[in-house]
Amino acid sequence: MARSASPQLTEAENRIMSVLWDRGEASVRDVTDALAVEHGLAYTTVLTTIRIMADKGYVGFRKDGRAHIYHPLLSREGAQKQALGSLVKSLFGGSPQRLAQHLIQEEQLTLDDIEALRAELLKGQDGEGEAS
Amino acid sequence: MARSASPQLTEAENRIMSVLWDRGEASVRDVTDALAVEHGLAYTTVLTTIRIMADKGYVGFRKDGRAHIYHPLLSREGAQKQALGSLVKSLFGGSPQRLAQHLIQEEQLTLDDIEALRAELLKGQDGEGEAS
DNA sequence: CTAAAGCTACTAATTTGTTAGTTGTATTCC
DNA sequence: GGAATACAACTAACAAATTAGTAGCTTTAG
Repeated sequence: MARSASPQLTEAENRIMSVLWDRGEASVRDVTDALAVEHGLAYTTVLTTIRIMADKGYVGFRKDGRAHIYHPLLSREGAQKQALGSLVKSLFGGSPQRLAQHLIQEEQLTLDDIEALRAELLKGQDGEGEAS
Repeated sequence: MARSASPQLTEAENRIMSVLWDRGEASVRDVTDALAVEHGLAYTTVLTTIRIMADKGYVGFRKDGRAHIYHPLLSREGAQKQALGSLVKSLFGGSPQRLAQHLIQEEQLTLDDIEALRAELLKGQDGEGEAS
């Protein structure tokens, strides 16, 4: 027996999705060029990966002449939620609070950041709690 | 060319590390039994995985009679930091603030949580900024 | 002392991910 | 219309992860 498929975006998939999220849609050529700076992958490599992603339902495409123009079917927010959820589950005992605490202890969030988040949360509550 | 080794803890590795983190140290039998409830893996499966982890330097062991008693060489905090860092980098544009914002939008952090974190941060600052 | 039990080491099979080459087809340029 | 170009499809190859079986050694129980 071997492992079963993971629902997580892989590293290579993530790179490609990021381009699609930024641009809305892109051809294989576009993606290859966009990733060339940091990674320098072959056109066929990107093509293969993106076709697998289409099989998985992560991306869709439309035909534009001979080229396929791909677009994300999974939102950035959805991917963030998915990845964050599984991280919280596996490493933080399912507690988002513990994750936030960790961020602060690592000094990646300052008091100012917290104040800003708090202010925004308060502002958001005013408009929603009373209306509707 | 194929992919190169990932520095990330894998799912199976995570499961085993969690047991070691909880107990401090454990034999293969201990780990197998601890994971039996949720996963039901064979003894040899756990053994193989943990030996690979020893090769990677994630765990060490001492001999106790015929058995090896394993202990973590990577701290839970270190693994959390590593995983969180790469997640922030790949999905949140390197911004921990954006991650925190996401947590709040997903309603996984409440105003009370934020207040608590803020209070703790303020308390911590009092004892550190002035002394030393 | 012999047999059973338990442990590690070695081996193996399968899946997934990652990278990239070759082939075939269609379009465009002259 | 023929050659060059560009694209997708198919194929390949290998590393890594995951699961588990077999063999061999050591210790302990009768």
